[in-house]
Amino acid sequence: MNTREKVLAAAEELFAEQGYDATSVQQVVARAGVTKGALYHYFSAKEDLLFEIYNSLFTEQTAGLDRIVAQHSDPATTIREIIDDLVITTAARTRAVTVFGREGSRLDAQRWQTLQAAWRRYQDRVRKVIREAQESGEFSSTTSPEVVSWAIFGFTNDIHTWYRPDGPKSAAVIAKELADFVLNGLSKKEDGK
Amino acid sequence: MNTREKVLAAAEELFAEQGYDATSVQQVVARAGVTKGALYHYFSAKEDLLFEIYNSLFTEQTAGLDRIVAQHSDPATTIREIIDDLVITTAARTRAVTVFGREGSRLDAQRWQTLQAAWRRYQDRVRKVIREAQESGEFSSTTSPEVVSWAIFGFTNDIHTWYRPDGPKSAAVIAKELADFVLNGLSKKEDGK
DNA sequence: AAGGGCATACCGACCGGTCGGTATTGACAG
DNA sequence: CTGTCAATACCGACCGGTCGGTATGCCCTT
Repeated sequence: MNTREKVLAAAEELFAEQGYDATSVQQVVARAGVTKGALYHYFSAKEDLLFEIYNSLFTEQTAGLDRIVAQHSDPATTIREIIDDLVITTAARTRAVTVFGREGSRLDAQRWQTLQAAWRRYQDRVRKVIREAQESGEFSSTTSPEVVSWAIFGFTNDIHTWYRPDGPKSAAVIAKELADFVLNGLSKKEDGK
Repeated sequence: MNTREKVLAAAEELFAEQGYDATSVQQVVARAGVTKGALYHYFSAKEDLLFEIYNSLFTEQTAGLDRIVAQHSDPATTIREIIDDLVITTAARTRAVTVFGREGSRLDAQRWQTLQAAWRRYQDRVRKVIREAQESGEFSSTTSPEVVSWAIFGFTNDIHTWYRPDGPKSAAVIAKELADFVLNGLSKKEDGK
């Protein structure tokens, strides 16, 4: 682990524990075992740490969505794979999600808006998949794609508050349960009641 | 609006806009139109503001749950009413939810743990309702009460990021859509497929 | 005259960021 | 193989400024 990586890891831990503002650059360098000079050799501002921490996760998740959509599977499979990927990658990086969810808005306006826009695009793509599934006639249209997607994203955005890697359920199992629930929620009733 | 209320309102606005740490006590008193002396006359620390802001909402929501459970309605009705109440009260106080979700953990250990415990108790009561619904045989047990509840709470915890009072859908409509979705997700399929 | 309800001036701690300097490395000339 | 030199990586004392909180005292109501 080189200096840059040590700094980033220490920053992610401390930001998650105490918050961005409440963490001083001194604390970061102390935990990383480097000096302030070293930190400012690699980063031009404290804010850069915040950006780097989240950007890596978001890039990964976007790539996952690209991969899944490119397969052109049937709607149910696609939705299942999206939920799987989201839950698993989020559970693997809970600290980054904690930090960004809490303090993402403290980035400078430019970066914040860029990330916000990218995230909105991600959401829109998921909603499009849901809408197309409903329009195919195979699924119920009772619930709007917006509300369904908010249930999914709300779930994943909150994972960091309750998921523990050593808990009784693995991320994969949780993902399957959520996918079952969402697909059942979208399904039509056979008796049309 | 008396001094105390003006301070609390200003603090809620500023904390939601900029974050707790990033907001100085000076800014709070400036927006409230009072002085620092006045603020410290009513509150003994900045942290008290954070606590007061969230505590009022949480107390209200707990009272709502008490009321609903006391009615002993059938499971579907109870679940629907819980979701209704949660969505509507949360939508009405989005700023408080923003602030607390982001910075609740900055309270001193005592208060934080108290609120955390109270919130966990709230969640457990909701899960109990779901479990009883499943055990009655009327609903599917495919998805665990935990995952269902996390979908609900994830949804409500995230409302503040997208809900706008002047948006196309009222909180009541959103609540109905979510309740429909959750109840459908919990339902059994008639063909047993 | 007493005390609640403030106003104002101020304090010590701490913060993000800077800057002059040093240690280490590696390419290249002789 | 060795000496030179520049680039990279890092050090840590320091600075201007801000922050949460306090001390003191005035006013105005009762």
